Amino acid sequence: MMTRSEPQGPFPSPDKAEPDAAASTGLNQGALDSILLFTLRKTQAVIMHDFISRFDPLDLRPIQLGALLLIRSNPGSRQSDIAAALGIQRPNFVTMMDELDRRGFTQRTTSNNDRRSYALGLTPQGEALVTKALQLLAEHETYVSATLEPAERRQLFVNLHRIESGLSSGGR
Amino acid sequence: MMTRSEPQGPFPSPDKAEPDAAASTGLNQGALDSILLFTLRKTQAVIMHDFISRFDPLDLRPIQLGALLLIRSNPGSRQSDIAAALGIQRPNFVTMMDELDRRGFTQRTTSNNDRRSYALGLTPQGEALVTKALQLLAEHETYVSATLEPAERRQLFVNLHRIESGLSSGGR
DNA sequence: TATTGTTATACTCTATAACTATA
DNA sequence: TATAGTTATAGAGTATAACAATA
Repeated sequence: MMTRSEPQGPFPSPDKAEPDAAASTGLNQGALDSILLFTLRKTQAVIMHDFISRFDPLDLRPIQLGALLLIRSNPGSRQSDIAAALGIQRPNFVTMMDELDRRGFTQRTTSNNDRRSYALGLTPQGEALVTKALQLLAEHETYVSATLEPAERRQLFVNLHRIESGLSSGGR
Repeated sequence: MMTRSEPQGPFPSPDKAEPDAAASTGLNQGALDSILLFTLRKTQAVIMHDFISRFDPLDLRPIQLGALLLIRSNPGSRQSDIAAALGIQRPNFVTMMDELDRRGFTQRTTSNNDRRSYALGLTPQGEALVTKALQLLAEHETYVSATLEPAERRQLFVNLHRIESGLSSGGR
């Protein structure tokens, strides 16, 4: 095994001039595919595409499912905390919560301790939706990782999380 | 070595309830970090942040550098081809080319074969900019991969490219 | 007919300032 | 004074339809 045409790039030399002739356009894309940001971007795009079409029946976008899962794992959290964990701005999360509320998946209970904030939670309908979503999600994850061995997939997560925690802690 | 608290997720079971208590918010983010799309999203965000700040002196956004690198590797290409390789729509690439042209980095030569299309190329100033950019890019790539061994970084690229080519070919 | 570049446009995503009510 | 939620708004990014020139 381990016999593919894998672009790898020496390391800090993101350049190449071989007639890679990849893609459908007949273009040499080699200039980009040893750059991490662009590789992540393209990979994310194809994964997103599968996600969107797979969750279309539930009318759930990725970020919405993210919110529901975080609320379920952290009942009673405040909007600010969920927004921060999702990596979006608080004002933008308000709109999202408005919709999730309107559709009956979440509820904002006024907190007793701090009456400025809400304690977020899932409604029974929200729980039911997440149950369905988790099934779709499992199928999605299996599908997008189909070309990876389980150990390779685990290694991928380890490497991605390592990059992320390495950069978000030490601020250059 | 290999002793970290690495979230890995069994596989198609992206669920967990341990008191992970990660991040600065004290929130259990475990619900998301075994989902590939969200992990890619967060990793991409921190890498993008470094990229943006590092290329600020050149006033170059990632997609613009991507265009310059593709044009350099594929001189004479048409706008449609570069746009497709970048994964953006042709109409949106027109605006981008307008700016790169205006700033003197690229030129659109009317093609002889097909007078509908342009043959794209870098100007000397464009070449000079790319030369500077490649230095910054090398520093950027080294910085964001600092937590990875060279072999781990290569493996990361292999896995990402494998996912992407696996999904973009077989259309579910 | 089909394709290249283009314009116009709309929709989403993202980011910031400023307000209110609480603390 | 500071913080949680909110409103308004502006800027990217992204997507589609339709047109003129050319094939």
